[in-house]
Amino acid sequence: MSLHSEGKNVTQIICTVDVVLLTLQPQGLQVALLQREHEPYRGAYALPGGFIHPQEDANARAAAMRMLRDKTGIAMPYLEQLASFSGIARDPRGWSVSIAYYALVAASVIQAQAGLRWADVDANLELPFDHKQIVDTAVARLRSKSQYSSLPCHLMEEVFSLPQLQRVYETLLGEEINKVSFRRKITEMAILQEVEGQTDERSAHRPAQLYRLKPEFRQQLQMSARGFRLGHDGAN
Amino acid sequence: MSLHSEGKNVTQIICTVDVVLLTLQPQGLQVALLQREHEPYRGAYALPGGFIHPQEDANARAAAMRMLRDKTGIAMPYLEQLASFSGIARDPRGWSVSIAYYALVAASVIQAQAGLRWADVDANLELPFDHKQIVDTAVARLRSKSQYSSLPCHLMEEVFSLPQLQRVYETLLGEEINKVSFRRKITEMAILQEVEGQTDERSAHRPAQLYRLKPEFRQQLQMSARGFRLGHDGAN
DNA sequence: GAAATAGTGTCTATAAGACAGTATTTT
DNA sequence: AAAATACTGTCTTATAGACACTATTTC
Repeated sequence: MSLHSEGKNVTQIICTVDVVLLTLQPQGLQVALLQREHEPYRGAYALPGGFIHPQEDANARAAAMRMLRDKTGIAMPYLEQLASFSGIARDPRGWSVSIAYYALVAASVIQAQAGLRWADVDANLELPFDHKQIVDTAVARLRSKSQYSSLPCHLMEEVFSLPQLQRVYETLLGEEINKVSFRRKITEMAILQEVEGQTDERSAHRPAQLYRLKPEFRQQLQMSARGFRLGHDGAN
Repeated sequence: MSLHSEGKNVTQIICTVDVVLLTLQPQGLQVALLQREHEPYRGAYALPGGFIHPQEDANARAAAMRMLRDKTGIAMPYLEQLASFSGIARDPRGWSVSIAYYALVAASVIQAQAGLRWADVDANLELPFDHKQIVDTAVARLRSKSQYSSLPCHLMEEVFSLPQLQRVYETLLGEEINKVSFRRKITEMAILQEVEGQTDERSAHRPAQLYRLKPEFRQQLQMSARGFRLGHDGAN
């Protein structure tokens, strides 16, 4: 049972990275799916992902960034490790590990591309491998972290208003938030800086102050002392 | 750039599982370290872990359970995936992935064993690979989840009192908790069931009611609506 | 000025914490 | 009874939410 004898007996393990790329559209939270070019499940839509390239990728995060860049053209998303999914059952080619990441981008970042489609995460998706489970895990993580952190800010455009941000939180949490409390908490978190200018929509009402995420929070999250949530449900 | 041509060019990736096994002793939170029997770092103390055995392990979680069982004799711990650590830099043998888990056990479960030692997690540990980072990540996760979940219950003995449980929470959070609030929250979470009997310590004061975790919470956590924490620090 | 949404001041409701009381044990 | 800790009742304080008011825009 020495390491060397083990090394020789070991069946090759398939090492992949998959990315759950999410964005928020008016109709709801959307996940990016790519049409597979190769077997297995050739032609089916699945998560952007692929083999780790040891010569090219310094680590799994770099591999995830590479796949996002090469397959969707997105270069600077909010990206965080989700979990790893592994075992003999998930890939017909054999025992495999997928280190899954989730990425958040503003709706404006996405652009039409052959073989890329966006699906509603609440639709009854039929995805190859265990990608449905990976998507569900990512969505649960996003919704859970929306209860107490600045994570939803990464779904916003570069510049946005507090009412827009509140609507994003409300969509993710599935419930309305008290306006005064919401603004108190955002202020306490001290994650935003005011921006001059106006929203481009010219509408018959007072325009909202615009903000951007402070640069130091572009990859790091801020936690709210007591969260945004109303309900008493557990999560994560 | 077909999958098949990639498959042939791929350098072997080392797939391992490491377990951060934690228990709470009077002197603080302790992590289990095993003396390595093989190179690299032979003789050094490191996290229990090893190669995934595709023929033996249905998935990485099963591999973690196997390693705990075989290397420490612990069969039924609370076990949860922590994160994966990967890259070219972490193992001198080459590009590697470690799917890390953390496990919690009661202090009574641990028993002396050759090559196994317990180290204080707050000591300045020098560990091989990136095991220090893995331990730190696990401890941060445990402390973070202690702010709002039933996770610390898994460090308790089978039967315990509320004052004992409160002391565990206080140790993990590093601050005192209001007794009335603590008991209110534990009651709200509805995770405990009363147990007949007394603590074995015969002392000159009223004995505490004993409880055990309800069976349905042996692997699943319960979240507290608003958490136990006092401070406003973020975490995780 | 009407309509619409942004933003704020303030009172109310709820949850957390302080504190002191009662309860139960051993010596 | 004294001492020690378990447990609980209740008042105070802190936080969240409701609601109404002011502010700013276009038509």
